Amino acid sequence: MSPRPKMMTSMGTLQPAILSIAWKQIAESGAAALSLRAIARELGITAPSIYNYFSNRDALVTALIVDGFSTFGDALFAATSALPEQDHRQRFLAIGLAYRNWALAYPERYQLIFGTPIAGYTAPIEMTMPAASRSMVHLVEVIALADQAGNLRLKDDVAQNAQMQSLLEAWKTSGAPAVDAKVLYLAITIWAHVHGLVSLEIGHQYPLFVVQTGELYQLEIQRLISELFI
Amino acid sequence: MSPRPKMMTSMGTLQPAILSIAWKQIAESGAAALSLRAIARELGITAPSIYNYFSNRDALVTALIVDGFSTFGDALFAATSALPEQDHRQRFLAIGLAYRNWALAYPERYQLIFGTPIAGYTAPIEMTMPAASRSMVHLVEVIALADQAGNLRLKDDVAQNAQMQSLLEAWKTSGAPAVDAKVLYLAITIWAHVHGLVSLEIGHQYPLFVVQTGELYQLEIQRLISELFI
DNA sequence: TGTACATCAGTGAACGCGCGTTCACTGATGTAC
DNA sequence: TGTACATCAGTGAACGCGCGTTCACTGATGTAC
Repeated sequence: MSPRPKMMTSMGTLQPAILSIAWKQIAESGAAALSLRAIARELGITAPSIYNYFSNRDALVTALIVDGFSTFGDALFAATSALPEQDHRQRFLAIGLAYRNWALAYPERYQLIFGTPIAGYTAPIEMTMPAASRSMVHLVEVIALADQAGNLRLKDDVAQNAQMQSLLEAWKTSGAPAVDAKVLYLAITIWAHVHGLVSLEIGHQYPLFVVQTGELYQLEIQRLISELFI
Repeated sequence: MSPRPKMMTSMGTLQPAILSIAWKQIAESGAAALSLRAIARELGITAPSIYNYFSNRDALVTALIVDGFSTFGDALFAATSALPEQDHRQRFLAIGLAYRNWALAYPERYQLIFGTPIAGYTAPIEMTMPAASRSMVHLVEVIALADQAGNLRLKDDVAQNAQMQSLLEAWKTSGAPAVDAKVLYLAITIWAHVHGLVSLEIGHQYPLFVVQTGELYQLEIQRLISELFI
């Protein structure tokens, strides 16, 4: 019961190195090909040694997912941190562009956290959910602030729908900060919209003649803004 | 040079059976786990026998992708075939709902053709492009018809953008039927929007509190319709 | 109608490969006295 | 300061596995004459 004093080892842990090489190999060969032996090889250690840091392959994948969500959330927060709180349009635009920029910079991470799940692996939601929520919470915040300032163009027919009410109930009981139902609804559908644009682009699934993907995206975000804000 | 008479074998070919078991196994274990040996096992033949029908694993994957696109395209066409050509809203709604229904009915096919690509495999576009184009062409047609009938709500600022002009040029040179630039733009962005909603749903990536996904989707399609049509 | 032949789908053995995971171990490092 | 001991990250051999692909083959079927 009494806590024993911890051993301090002067050698650094290999855990960050394992994660970083894992990201590198995922970028090269895709998430499904992730291999403990390949990571160990590139790290210059033997494969069983990895078991000192992760109890098995799934635990490594989970750590990668949490890491991915967390980096992604950081990028979205960073995008708005320097912007005035009252400029809702600019903050929304910044988040939108940061979303795509991050996905283009780290397509393999984006696909690991938002793409087709790895076969035979299911993420333990109690581990991934908190990190996953962060980015959504940020978008919700920006929209909620705009709503409080009276800057949102509201669609009453949508706001009074039964679906919206149940959304709101579920959100409240999940312990998240109180927010208007339409804000939640907007956040989710905007997120899905943006995810569609981005995932088609990084999956190279746009029709071949769509070449200026960056401008297409920016145009769509601008369109979202003029629909959304007064 | 002179064509030799073809041998007629009374035995049917195993090719459809191979594809159908492949789909079944992809549904169970994911596309990345697709294995010639596992297919042969379930079919009750030996693995090398599959090489009589597909020159290697990649050829089978390509055939699956083409098959997937083709079934998907069929479903979209079927959804509107019985609807009056003039009822653009109804036709649009039907395509939208059919899109999600197909994806929910065959999530593994949807993920194979639109999801994260299989590691180490790149589809030969000369084989997959024609099938992939069909569904897009159908959506373009519905929007183009509505446009010709003067039923589209136009955003002139969007229609005159430089991006739109280059889109149009590329589309024309690809040999597709002539169509207005804004029709193309709308088709692509609507597709991306819908893809985002659907892929989040079948990937189980909606936040936990989104429960009535069907109603959420229908609401979004309705919202698209009222934005799009006069 | 009967026989010799060509076709070709499916067989079974074998290949080399990389994988996750286990196990007993070693050897450097820090700790207790 | 010196010695005996505990810790524990990393080792190396081994396991059983399923995979894609090759190869020479066999045996049923249809064809030519």
